[in-house]
Amino acid sequence: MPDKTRTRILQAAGPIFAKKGFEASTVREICDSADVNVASVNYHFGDKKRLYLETVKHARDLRVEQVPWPEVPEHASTHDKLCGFVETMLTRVLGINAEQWPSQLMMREMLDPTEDCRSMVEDFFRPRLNRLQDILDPAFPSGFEEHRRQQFAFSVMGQCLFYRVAGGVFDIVVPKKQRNAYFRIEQLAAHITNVTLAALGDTELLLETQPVSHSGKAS
Amino acid sequence: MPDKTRTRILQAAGPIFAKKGFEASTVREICDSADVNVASVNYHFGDKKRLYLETVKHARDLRVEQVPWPEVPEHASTHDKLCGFVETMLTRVLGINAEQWPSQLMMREMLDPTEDCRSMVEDFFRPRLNRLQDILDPAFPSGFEEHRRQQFAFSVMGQCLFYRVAGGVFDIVVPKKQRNAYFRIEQLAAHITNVTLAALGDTELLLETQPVSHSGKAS
DNA sequence: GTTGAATTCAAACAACTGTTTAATACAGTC
DNA sequence: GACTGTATTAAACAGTTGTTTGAATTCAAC
Repeated sequence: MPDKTRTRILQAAGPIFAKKGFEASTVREICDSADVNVASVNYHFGDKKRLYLETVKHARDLRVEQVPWPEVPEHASTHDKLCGFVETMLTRVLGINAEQWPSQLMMREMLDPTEDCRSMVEDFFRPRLNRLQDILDPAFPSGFEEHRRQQFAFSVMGQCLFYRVAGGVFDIVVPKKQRNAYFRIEQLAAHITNVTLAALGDTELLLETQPVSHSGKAS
Repeated sequence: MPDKTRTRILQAAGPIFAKKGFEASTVREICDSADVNVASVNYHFGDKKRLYLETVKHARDLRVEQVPWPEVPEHASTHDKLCGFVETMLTRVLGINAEQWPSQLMMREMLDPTEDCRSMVEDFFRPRLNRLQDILDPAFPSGFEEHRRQQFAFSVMGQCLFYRVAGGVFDIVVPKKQRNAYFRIEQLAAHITNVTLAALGDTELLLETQPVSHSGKAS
């Protein structure tokens, strides 16, 4: 183990950066938590910024390996595929069966991306989005416009992300007892899946929904 | 005008806190931007924390007065009411026709609430949620369970919030030209409204969607 | 114009920030 | 043993942080 302290720092930095953000976290706090000398950060990572970057990378890698995609047969129904996707998404986002700092950190980056992390955030989300698009594809009427497909994908994502983004409000608005009874991941996944597919089922509605541009005027 | 500098500080603090968060913003930066002395913050607000609190309050007040609810007649259709709600919500969240720092700041507070702001965040969101519930109410089948109603409200909220939360990713994934053409607020509002109401129209689906509890086991 | 309180200001404060330094410890090789 | 490159350490670095000070200024009321 050539760099035990390096990984110790990385592991300590994760939760701290996730909880307090880049600026509010101090290298001393991280080093204390990792039980290493203050200078170690600069020795092993160059500077704080580069440590942060490595931590984000680490978070990205962790999240996918901790909660892999479900194994649904290729020929499964769109409903089952979508439900599996949403369930995985929710699990990752809410960090069940795994530490929740990775998704916390990525969410932070998503809200206001660090300049050097933009590409990382992109290749963090793009695959998910593509996978979702592939799942939804057979459910769209033929000739369905590209941007309408994207809107549906964003709707699914939005519904999933809500429970982390508004987690603070959510916890207040719906009391713990109800949360455990009615807002478990499988239940939310079923709800989101049904909302989405029900909307897609109503094809005739789909084809006339988009309002014509008001020619940009706000009047 | 007894405290011109006080309001100057408040106005300068808004965008800065919104953009960089509490810790990353410095009182010197704020005072420079407001063109006042460094000591002014402590004189007028006591300390940085209290300035931050006042700023969040200010943001909350600004956002509702800048983008008021639309005037839809009491007897309008659920569709029209919901569409108006979503449109207002999106406008506020994306900060069109108004500075976008207030919603940015509130969103930041939502993601990880400052201890002293929790109640503020709550009475910032609760009215919106109630209004949404009232709009959706007539669309629910009678006897529809409370938590199912909440799930639908959260679905609407989630879809609205997405475009701010994932704004960074969104901007990358869908190029500007397409955004201006196909992702304008009226269009997104129509989409979200239709997705939600389509799902609610399919009553028979509604009543059997909720999976039975696995008795809490994760197996 | 004088008084007296409210406000502004430059300067300083101690505490903390990320980073550097130079000395030390520890392996493995000759 | 001495030599080598890597890794760790305590101490110090210069710069910034939020906050305080005490004198200067403003300004309305008399």
